[in-house]
Parts: sequence; structure tokens; C-alpha cells
Amino acid sequence: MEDPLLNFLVKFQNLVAKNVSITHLGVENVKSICALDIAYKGNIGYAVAVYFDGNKYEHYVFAGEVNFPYIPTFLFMREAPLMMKALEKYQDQCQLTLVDGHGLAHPRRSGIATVIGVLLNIPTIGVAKSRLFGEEVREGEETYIVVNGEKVGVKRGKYYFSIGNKVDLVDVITLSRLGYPEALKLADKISKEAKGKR
DNA sequence: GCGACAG
DNA sequence: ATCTTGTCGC
Repeated sequence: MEDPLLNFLVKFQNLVAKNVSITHLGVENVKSICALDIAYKGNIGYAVAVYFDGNKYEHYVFAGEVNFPYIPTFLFMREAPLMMKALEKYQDQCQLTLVDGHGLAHPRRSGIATVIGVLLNIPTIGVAKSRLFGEEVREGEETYIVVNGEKVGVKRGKYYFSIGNKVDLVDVITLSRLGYPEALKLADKISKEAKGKR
């Protein structure tokens, strides 16, 4: 890591990881959730925050320029800024926020879901479509994602669910059993529509 | 050196 | 993530 900026970002991630709070939220009793995703059209990113109160879905789009490149393990630099702006709309209304990407299933326990959760001090869970880091350990019916001997999430079907912040493994497992979150599907769909019509 | 590598 | 038609498979 001789690049000064990446060297700096690694220190930032280590600090974020040190401030993660792993506590039980009780996903089964959560009444409102938010979901974050983003789509691009050239260097313009369209971040979407979907809000679901258990009855109706709402959403908010925040578009802006994105110039930081995609570098594995540093995804948050490219997507977190716009996602956090989109989330401002519902931030104090949702009890749990789902982020497209990993949480603690990251080399430095600092995936985008964890970064957003720690910076905003809110409960988050990361839901990714493919693997980044951690070994997959099967124990009966569950396939855990293990990082440095610590179970940080589970793999369910083709998806990876991991602790972001202010939730615990039980919460992550409970959420994963409900299948891929509808709110995330909506966020993905809406972000693609947003960049489409331009 | 080689392979892996969220979106 | 994005570029993109048809096509193989559950």
C-alpha cells in the first residue's frame, strides 16, 4: 500500500471497524426500513433511498457526480457519499437500513454497510450479490461468513448478508430468512430507471 | 509471482 | 456498476 491516499483510507477503515457496535436490534419487531442502492450513467450516480413503513413504499433520488474509481475494498468512497445524501430524507424514520454491499464481511471489517452505519450511528445490514472476503463455513443448514474466526454474517442462496452496525448475527440471520429484501429490489429498479431517462 | 477482487 | 442478443437451463 504505497499509495498515500489508499494508505490513509485503510487507517480510516480501521477506525470505523474499531467503532462498530454489535448489539441485538430485534429485526422481527422492526416497523420501518430503508434500502440503499445506486446506478450510474457515465460519471453521474443516481443514489436511491427506499423507505417502507410496513404498509407503503416511498423513495427519494439524489444524483451527483462520482469520480472516485471502483477499487475492491474501497467501494464506500464511490457510493457512500450519494447514498448518505439520499438517506437523509428518511434517516430518522427508519429503524434499520439495508445497504447493497458487504458490512463486516470485508478484509478490515469495514464494508460500505458498516461505514454508513458507523458514520451515521444507525443500524445497518449489508446485502451483497457476490463474495468479497471471508471463509464460508457450513454448520448444519447455515453457511456462515467467517472473518478472522468471527461469524459476521450468513450466505443464503446466492446472497451474502452481513452485520453492518448496531445489529447482531441473530438479526442478520432473521433478515436473511425472509429472502432478498423487496426494498432493495425496488431501490435497484428505481435507480436504473433514474439513470435511464436522461 | 499468482489468484482474488462488493459495485 | 456498465456495455448488450440471443440463448441454455431450472
